[in-house]
Amino acid sequence: MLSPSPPSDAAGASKTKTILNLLQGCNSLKKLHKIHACVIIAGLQNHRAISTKLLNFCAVSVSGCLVHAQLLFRQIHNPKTDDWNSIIRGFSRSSSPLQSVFFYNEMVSVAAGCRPDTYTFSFVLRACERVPLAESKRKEVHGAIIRSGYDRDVVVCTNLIRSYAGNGEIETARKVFVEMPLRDLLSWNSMISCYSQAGFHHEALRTYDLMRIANVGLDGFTLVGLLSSCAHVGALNLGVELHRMASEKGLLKNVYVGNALIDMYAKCGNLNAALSVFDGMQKRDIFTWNSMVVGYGVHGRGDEAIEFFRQMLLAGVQPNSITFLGLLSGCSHQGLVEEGVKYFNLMTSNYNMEPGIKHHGCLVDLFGRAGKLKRALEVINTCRSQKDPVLWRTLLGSCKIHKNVQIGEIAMRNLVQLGASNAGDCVLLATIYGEVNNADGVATMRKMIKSQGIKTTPGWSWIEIGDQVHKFIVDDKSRPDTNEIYLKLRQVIHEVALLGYVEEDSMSFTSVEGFSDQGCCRIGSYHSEKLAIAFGISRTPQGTCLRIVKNLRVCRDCHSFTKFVSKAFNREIVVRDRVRFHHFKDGLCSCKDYW
DNA sequence: ATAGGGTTAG
Repeated sequence: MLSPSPPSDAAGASKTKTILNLLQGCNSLKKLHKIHACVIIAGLQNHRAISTKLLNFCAVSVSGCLVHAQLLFRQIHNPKTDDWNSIIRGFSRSSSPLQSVFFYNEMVSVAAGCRPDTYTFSFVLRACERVPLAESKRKEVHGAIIRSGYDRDVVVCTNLIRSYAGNGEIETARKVFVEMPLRDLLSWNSMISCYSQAGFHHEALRTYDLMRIANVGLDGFTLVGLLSSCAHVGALNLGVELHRMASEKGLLKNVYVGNALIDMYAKCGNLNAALSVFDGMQKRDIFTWNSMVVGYGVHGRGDEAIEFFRQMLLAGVQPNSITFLGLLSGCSHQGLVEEGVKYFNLMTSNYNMEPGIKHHGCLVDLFGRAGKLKRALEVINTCRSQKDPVLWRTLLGSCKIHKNVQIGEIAMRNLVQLGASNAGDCVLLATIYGEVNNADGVATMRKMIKSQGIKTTPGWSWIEIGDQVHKFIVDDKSRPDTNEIYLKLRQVIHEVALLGYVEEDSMSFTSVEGFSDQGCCRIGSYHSEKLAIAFGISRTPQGTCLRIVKNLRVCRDCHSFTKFVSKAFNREIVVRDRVRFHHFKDGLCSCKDYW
């Protein structure tokens, strides 16, 4: 099909030039409509450069319009790669990315005389990233990329990495990364942030080691991904090093970097450093404030979390649901019951926010921790998400703190009814029974555990020594220096025993084989944090603070052990468990034995 | 002419 040829006289050429200039300076849809009208009046709608430019503007510009773009596209006879790219790109970031994939399909199957280029692939990959269940399409596009030789293109590969990683195929993403012939700063950054976002924090940090060897430098994006991973694994030493580099490179005024630093310091247990970064920030956004509120909250410093909340409002920043989670957890850990209730109610009354399941969980915890178990029960019974096992489990935990058999049994019954009871719940209730010397109850729980089969979350702890993070599991024997660590641990136990530490045996009823969930132990077994502490003491100079991250809650025996160690060895020990921080010093813990 | 990247909770 032949398109009518554009006017070729001098007047026509001048009109064409004028319209192209107008398009160049076009910055709104309204102006675009005017220009489009001029194009039609001048009979230039089939002029190649003009129609391509018009289409591109409509499809890609912020003030464009995809419906309009689609109409323009359909008017183009025999569209070229540029035109396809515009329409594929436009839809790839729209609310209907699937359209983008459809246009790509059409392009490769029916379009004559033009082929996808590196841009086309980048756009369609972006679209695939946002279309659910697009795995096979992504694979197909990947195949086409390889066949056309564009698997050597650094941008296309970076898009592939993001597209795979964003849909859980982190291993394939890694493979693309490793096999691409050239990696620039952006590809390294993408790989690191993909790992970090997917929860592969050690891999993220390891990638940074390789990045240093590759000598590509780093920027704010690198730092943000790495700091987030440092925060998750508690790698404070590396975090401090990254802080130093940020300041050297003048990146501290970057609000993303500042926010990531605050979060890293707070999650590594160093609130003073978090505060000093906060104070030095020129610009603060919702992330900045939330990081402070949540940071103080999880450390059990509710009144300071509240103070940050007040300052945040004064600074004119609107709180969001995360802000309230921080406030509520702070109130809960500090026993500020009425304040907590006040902020919970404030969500709906002042901010028109519907409290989510997590907020209800905080409220249950707030009452339960404070011993107001009936009110906690009421919360669950009156909230719409009473089918959620997490709420009942929270209540059961509170019953353990307050040795309340009656409500503990109610919580357990509900967990069983929901088909959600697990070994950890049985241990919690068994502990309560054990503490009130109810042997029958303990026996029942033991039977239940046996009949259900035990599914436990294996416990692990991380400790950072120098620039390395070391991981330990229960009774870990996997390391080459295992003998040395166990020897040290026995020495440490001996020393703290002299100060009065007694290994807890009140939990002997949990001596079911394989039992380790929720920190309840087999007799003669060593929890991961004990191993990590012994390792830390043997590998760091006198007086160095030990920082440990644990995936489960600290058990009572380990909690008591750590208190004694902090005194006997004159060490500050910061343990971040699944729920909160414990700062051990001089034989005492910041949680006041209340967790 | 048109491309690829970031933080909080869970």
